[in-house]
Amino acid sequence: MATLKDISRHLGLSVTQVSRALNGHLDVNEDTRLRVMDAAKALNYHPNLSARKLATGRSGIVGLVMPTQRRMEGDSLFVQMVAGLSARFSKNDIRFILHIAEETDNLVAVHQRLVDSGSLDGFVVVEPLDHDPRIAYLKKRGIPFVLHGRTAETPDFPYFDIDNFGVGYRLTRHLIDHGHRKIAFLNGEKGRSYVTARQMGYAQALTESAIPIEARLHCNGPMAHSFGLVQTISIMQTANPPTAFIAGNAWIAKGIYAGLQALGLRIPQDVSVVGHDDLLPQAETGFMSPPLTVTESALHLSWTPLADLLLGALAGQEIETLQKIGEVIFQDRASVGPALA
Amino acid sequence: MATLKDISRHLGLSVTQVSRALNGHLDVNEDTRLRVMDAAKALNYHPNLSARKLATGRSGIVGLVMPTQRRMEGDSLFVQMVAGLSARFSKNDIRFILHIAEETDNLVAVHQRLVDSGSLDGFVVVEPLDHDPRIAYLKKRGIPFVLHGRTAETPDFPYFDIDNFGVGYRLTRHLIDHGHRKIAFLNGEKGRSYVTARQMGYAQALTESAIPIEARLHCNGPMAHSFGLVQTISIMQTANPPTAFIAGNAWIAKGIYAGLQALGLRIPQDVSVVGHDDLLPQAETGFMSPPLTVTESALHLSWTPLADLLLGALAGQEIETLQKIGEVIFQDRASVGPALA
DNA sequence: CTTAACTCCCGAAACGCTTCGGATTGCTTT
DNA sequence: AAAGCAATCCGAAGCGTTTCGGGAGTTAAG
Repeated sequence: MATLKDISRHLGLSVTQVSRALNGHLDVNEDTRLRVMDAAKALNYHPNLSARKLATGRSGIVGLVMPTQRRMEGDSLFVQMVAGLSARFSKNDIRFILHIAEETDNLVAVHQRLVDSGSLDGFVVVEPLDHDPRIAYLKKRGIPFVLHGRTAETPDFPYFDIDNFGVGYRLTRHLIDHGHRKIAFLNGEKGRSYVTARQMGYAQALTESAIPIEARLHCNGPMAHSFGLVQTISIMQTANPPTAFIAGNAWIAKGIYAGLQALGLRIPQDVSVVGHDDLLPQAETGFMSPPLTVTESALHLSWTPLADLLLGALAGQEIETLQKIGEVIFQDRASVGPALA
Repeated sequence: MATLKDISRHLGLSVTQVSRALNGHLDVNEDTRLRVMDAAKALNYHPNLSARKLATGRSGIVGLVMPTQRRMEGDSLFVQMVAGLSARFSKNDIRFILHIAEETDNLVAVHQRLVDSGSLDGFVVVEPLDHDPRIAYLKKRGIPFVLHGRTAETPDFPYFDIDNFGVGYRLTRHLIDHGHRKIAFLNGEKGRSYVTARQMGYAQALTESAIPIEARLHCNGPMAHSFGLVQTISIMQTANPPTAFIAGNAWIAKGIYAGLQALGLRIPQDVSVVGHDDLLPQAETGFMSPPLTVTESALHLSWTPLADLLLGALAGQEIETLQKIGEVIFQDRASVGPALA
């Protein structure tokens, strides 16, 4: 492989000047810069990232570490996320690597190893928990990162999120406005910060209307069709069944639809349903029957801002400019009716 | 971060000796080795991979580059593969990175950039094509890699594969033995080397029994339920429909089952079906009705050997020891009957 | 007692890059 | 004519690691 030295020899310049030319410094003649560029191309020069890292302390690589887990439906979502992030970073000549951690691994330790060995400049961290140790660690070490979501703590770091409290609140409010008082919420995995935030919005709306919060009506579980189906059936067969459901996402909503259908219940005549729609591929809530009333926010539009925010953090921009909230809109469709007596 | 120099100062040793102690060289006193080890742990020392790469030329990182593409069903398979490879490599202190290439990217160029920038020592390459330019490139540059599959050319490089010719041959032979002469083959994507190999096995079996090969009976397409369904229906409605089907994998087989059912045809009374089963999760061919007769080979068992072979290649082992064939067994079940007149 | 062979250790160079602190040239100011 | 300045350039040091070629000191062989 061609090195700076090769180019310098070939051109009768110093290594220093070649380096500066290539990196766009201003104390190099426009003419020689061109010659250097040409030579670099001709000799098929590519900077050695390890050497650069050693000299500058920056590797030009950012990463994402994911725990392995069986998810199935979530997998294609995951692949899209990785693809989206990767595409954005590579546009900025930053390499993006995905590290799959084994389930037994301590996630913090994995990040630590990655940083200590000097391989990574920054991280994208996704699916934050309520009190996430990864965030605590990265903050303590002063390592740049961007979070997809927010934690319960006041965020003093870059993040991209949507108003999940608002999602829970609006969905619940909408049902209350239609007269529902027994509202079940099939939420996501317990501990995830967006799940908690939605639950709080739900609780707030209920409290505002002086509706007692019943623990049995709020369930945590995987964002999957099967969870929606099973919970719907089991909860509808209790003594005092709900008159409405809130679904954490489109898959759960479909499970709820399937469950209600199996029980011979009609939507919205017998039971109302609303949910949050991430606009996942192959899960159009508008084509469900009846079309689902949802809060809507395109998950696939978050990868680009997420990458940009990390890039900004690496460039040392102000924290305040690195915190973004994605838009959520309310789609009133046909899955909500008045509550039965 | 602690460096070798820190340890050496702390212990009154030379950097050289510390390095040698840590790397298990033999000209270092057992006692001092222990002291070095302890100090390293105490100071939380982690070797800087960039520096090591610069000195040794090896980065300790291998990679896999995947083109983005919509696959959906294939996604969870993909995630499993990445997880499997990653787990194996990290056991050997080799980092594994996944690079997602944009569709517009030239795959060879991506590999090239990765090597030229000195970031990767070797590659896993999957889904080889009949004449794969990636392989040509890596061979030319002498870069270690391992292939999942084989190309048409005589392989003089490490690979892990199954006997795909045999898969095509045995499945076809089995149907012929039951009197079938018009056998449709819903194979995978055209150009993939395993697809081609299976097609050749199919052709060979037909030729041996003096059965003419009809192009209309062999279809290429994605390994998906929808492909099986659509092709089955369309091919069964032609003038001279087949009496038996071969499915490229379990998803296609399920599509075939669905198609035949929709047409009111019974398996195996009216039409026989066989297929290849990769033992994908959630696609148990033994629980289909009727249970599908298959050649069977666990795809999930290939990630470990694949990783091991690349590790071997990096360690400079002989090519001959780095070529492995996975086992395929024949499961005779209930989806094949005699051909109708 | 000399020589050889071990055992354990170290200095220095090298990998490819960036960057600090000058050095050189030719012009413009006073 | 001396001093100042801008425009270009370069040498050398340093990032953290490995490794080559030796160099003591100790022990065994002659």
